[in-house]
Amino acid sequence: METRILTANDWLELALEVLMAQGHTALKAQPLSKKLNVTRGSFYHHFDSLEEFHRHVIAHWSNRTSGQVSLRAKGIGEPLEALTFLLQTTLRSGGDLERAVRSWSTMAPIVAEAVDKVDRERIDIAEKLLRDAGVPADVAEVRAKLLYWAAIGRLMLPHPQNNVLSDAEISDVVTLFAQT
Amino acid sequence: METRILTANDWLELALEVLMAQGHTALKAQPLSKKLNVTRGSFYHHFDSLEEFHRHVIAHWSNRTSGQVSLRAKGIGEPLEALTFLLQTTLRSGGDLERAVRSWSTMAPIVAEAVDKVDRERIDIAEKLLRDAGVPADVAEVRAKLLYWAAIGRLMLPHPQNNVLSDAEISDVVTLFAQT
DNA sequence: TAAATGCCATACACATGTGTATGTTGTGTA
DNA sequence: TACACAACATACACATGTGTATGGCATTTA
Repeated sequence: METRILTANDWLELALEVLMAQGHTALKAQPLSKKLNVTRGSFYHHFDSLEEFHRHVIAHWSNRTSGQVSLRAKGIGEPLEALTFLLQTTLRSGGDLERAVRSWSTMAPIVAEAVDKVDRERIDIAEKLLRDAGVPADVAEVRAKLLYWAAIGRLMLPHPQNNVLSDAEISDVVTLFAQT
Repeated sequence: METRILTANDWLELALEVLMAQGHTALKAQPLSKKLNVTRGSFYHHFDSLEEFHRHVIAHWSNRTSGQVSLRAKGIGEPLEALTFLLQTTLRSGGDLERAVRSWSTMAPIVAEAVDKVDRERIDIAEKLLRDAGVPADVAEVRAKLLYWAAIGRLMLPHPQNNVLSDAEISDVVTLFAQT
């Protein structure tokens, strides 16, 4: 039949798209069902409740987010080059999903937990890169935090696209932060 | 009579408290009315609709937020001391209201406008302080943005209180950013 | 091929929210 | 003191959402 059969994963994939485009308030059974051209019967077949669904959604996000950064940094020998590369990608993307999840986290403790975990992970990566570049451990910790906070803070601006740093500017920042 | 009479401003004051404590999704006529021990009749007497109310709320926030930073920086002669002072206060506060408004801004264009305006204002202040400290104009612009983004980004963490910089650390940051 | 099971539709009971129309009460003001 | 008006109550129509109970219909599975 051409009428596809849905799996729980299909709902989660849709959830991430909707989350990105319309925020967490749009993660409701009724509207999502319409987007998939089914009734809520399908939703409540795959998930016991909205709350349980939300838990799955955030877990889904964690899974495909966790490890992403370190994966992109692999294959670059020089720590400063790796750091520059990470900044280039994170200080330029729109980050709609990241913004939506972080916004959601301010109202849902479960989401906050997941975000916190991802945060620590990424800060650790930046910190390690700075240490590998010769920055003393204690200083590297503060600078890594600052860099990461800045990346996140930029994404939380109303128009991140209007605040994109050039290659030269990013290079200057890296040089400044890599100072001993 | 002991039954106080409400003004539109009373509703707006409550709105900011509720916004801070429960986020923008709690800014609805029915729940707010209960908190003031009146019916929605009062709400719709002071405001035409929810949307109009929201516009007033964000305007209210703008009014008491705009100029706050520059006001706190007044009276400090040395630019670097002023910058340090600003960082000490902003890099330590919980910032519940700031976080709530910024979270709200991701879903409401009117709010995004107001936030954007405040952002520009505060970045300009930091930039000016850096220039006054001897940092070249073009570099000062990027560094001011980075500092501000970091301040905002930290507030958007799940637990900002767990990420407070010490006096020494802030001092180091200022020294680093004030470099020529 | 009979039975179980996965996927979904339908229908109902309930909750919470918005607007609007209209009534009520107190308080200045002419 | 009669009236106008501000502040609020009440009641209604409507919309949108959650859960749950039940049944239909394919597709494995025994």
